[in-house]
Amino acid sequence: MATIYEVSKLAGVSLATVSRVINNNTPVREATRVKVLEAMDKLGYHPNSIAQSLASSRSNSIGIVVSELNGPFFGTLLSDIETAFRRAGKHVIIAAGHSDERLEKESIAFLKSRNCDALILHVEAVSDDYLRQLNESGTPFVILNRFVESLSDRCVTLNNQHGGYLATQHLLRNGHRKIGYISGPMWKNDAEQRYLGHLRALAEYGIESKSSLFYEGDFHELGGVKGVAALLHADADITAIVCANDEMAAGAVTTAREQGLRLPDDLSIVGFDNVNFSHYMYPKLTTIDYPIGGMGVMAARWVLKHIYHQKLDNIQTVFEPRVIERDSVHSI
Amino acid sequence: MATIYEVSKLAGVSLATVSRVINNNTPVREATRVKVLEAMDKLGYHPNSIAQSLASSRSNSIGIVVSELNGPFFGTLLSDIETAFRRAGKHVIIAAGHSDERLEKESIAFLKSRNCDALILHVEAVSDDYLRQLNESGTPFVILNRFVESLSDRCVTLNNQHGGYLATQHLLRNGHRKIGYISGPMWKNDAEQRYLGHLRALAEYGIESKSSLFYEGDFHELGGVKGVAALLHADADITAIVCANDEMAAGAVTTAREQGLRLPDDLSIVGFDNVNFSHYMYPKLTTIDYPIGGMGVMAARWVLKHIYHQKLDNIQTVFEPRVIERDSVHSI
DNA sequence: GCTATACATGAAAGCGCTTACATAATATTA
DNA sequence: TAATATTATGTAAGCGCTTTCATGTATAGC
Repeated sequence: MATIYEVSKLAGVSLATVSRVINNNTPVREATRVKVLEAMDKLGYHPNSIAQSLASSRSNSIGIVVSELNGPFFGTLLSDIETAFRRAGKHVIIAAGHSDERLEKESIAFLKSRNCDALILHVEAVSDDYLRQLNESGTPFVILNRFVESLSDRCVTLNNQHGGYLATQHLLRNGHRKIGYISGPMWKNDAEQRYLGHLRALAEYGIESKSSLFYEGDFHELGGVKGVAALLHADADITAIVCANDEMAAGAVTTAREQGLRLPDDLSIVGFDNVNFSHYMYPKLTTIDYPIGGMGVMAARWVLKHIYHQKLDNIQTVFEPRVIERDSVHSI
Repeated sequence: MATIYEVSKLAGVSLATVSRVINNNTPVREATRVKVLEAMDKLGYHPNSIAQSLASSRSNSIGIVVSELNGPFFGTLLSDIETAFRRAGKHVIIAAGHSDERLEKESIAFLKSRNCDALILHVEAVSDDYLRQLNESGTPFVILNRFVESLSDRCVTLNNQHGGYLATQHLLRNGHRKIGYISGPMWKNDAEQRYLGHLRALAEYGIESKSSLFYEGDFHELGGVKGVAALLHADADITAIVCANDEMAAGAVTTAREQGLRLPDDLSIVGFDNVNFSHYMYPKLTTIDYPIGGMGVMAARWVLKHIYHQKLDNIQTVFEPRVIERDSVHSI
């Protein structure tokens, strides 16, 4: 691999000049620039990014922590973030936190040790205090899908409560009154918010919430499976269920059908997230759209703007969900 | 951030000694080691990985190229690869090739410029010759899901042909004789192989293939949608269809149902890949298991063994598919 | 007790860049 | 044309480590 030194020799200029044409940050006479570019070309020279990083204390890498690497939700997120950074010549280093406090901290430590210029965090298990502390520690970061007091300018969030509200409102508008709710783990902020939205919609229609209509699931298929079983067992004349995410909705659909119910005629279901498989389901799932890709891109823009000083504006921090009407809700 | 120099001063030893205890590659007297460790601890020292890389010409990073970052297939792959490397203190840099020759080459160039110690490539559009040439260029790599002559020791592949064979054989054994085939793009090696397997199974049962029973799709939902329409139009008494991947199967299922067919009674369908949403489908999809996660891990092990000289054995390069029986095949 | 051997540590060069700062070349003005 | 302002280029000091080679110290052998 050719080095900058060889280029400088071949072009008959100094190291510094070559560096200047590489970085294009200091004026260089056109004739000189051409000489250098030709030399680089002839030698097939590519700057060594490690050496660049060491000298400039910029790694041009951004660390991402997500809960899981697989799963439709994070796939979309990562894909859009990667595209945004790649375009800017940056690269991402990805780590999985698995919604576990120890693993999330470990992931963050790992990324910091890799000298990331910034982090984008989708973490669920670490405390707000930990994040505030992290903020003091030097490495800048953006938080996805979570609002932390005093770090609000670096939080890119979905209005989860409104999403929960919309899901239930949609059912209400379609005439349902006995509505079950399968929640995510209530210690997760988004799960709590979505449920709160559900309650608000109920309240607006003057319906009181009953504990027999609530089931706390796990955001995974199994939660939907168990949730439907429990809900139907407790109250057989439920006409609709809102599931706090699409994975649970998938489990719910399967189980409800196995129990002999026709969907959506006997039971309407609405999901949350609008992950890519939700329209492979039968019936196609009515759900709440979570613009996760757009939110990832916005996090990337925040980094590009604040860390790499690109002149970007329109940094949006709160995103709004909306109903995606498909076939899993029956009007009564 | 504390540097190695400060640690050495606090511990009262030289830089070199600190480096030795960090890397644990040269004997250091126990008492000295303890002193150094204590100093590191007191300063909250973490080695600067960039400087380590520059000095040792090892970046401890592995580049991965996959076709897409989203999608169930690659999610599983990436997740398992990341876990394997993370455990070894390495990190992965991920780029998407989008099955496009230019983008694939660009991704590879990008990763090489990032000084990756090795690459794991799931590329479809670049030629075998390009890969052979790349092999000369210095950066070692492993190829996933593709067999390249003369690079065979670095190819981790699925026996795609056998998979195609199994899919069709399964249908044949269940009494089907009129079997449609929705293929992936035939220029992709795996698509071709799967189809060859299909033909072999047919031949074993003395059935001749008819062009009206073949449709070349795109490996995406749309291919399944159009494929079913075309196949059913050309030959209404087809009783079963094999789809060369699960995404197309999802499209096929939806479309068949929209055309009024009952599944699996009127039409049996088998997929390929066994991606995670295949059992959210209705009916739950019978498919061919593609052990993609295991293959990713094996690629990681190859790198760990050959590049980082871990003593590992059992590097398996050819994986075997198997039938996952679920509910989308009807016996006649 | 003295030399030979193994083992532990230190000194210093260098990995390939960036970037103050100094200097040289050129343009501007009086 | 000389003095001054501008712009282009060079010099050299790091960035924080690893690693070779040299040196020093403890142990063994005689």
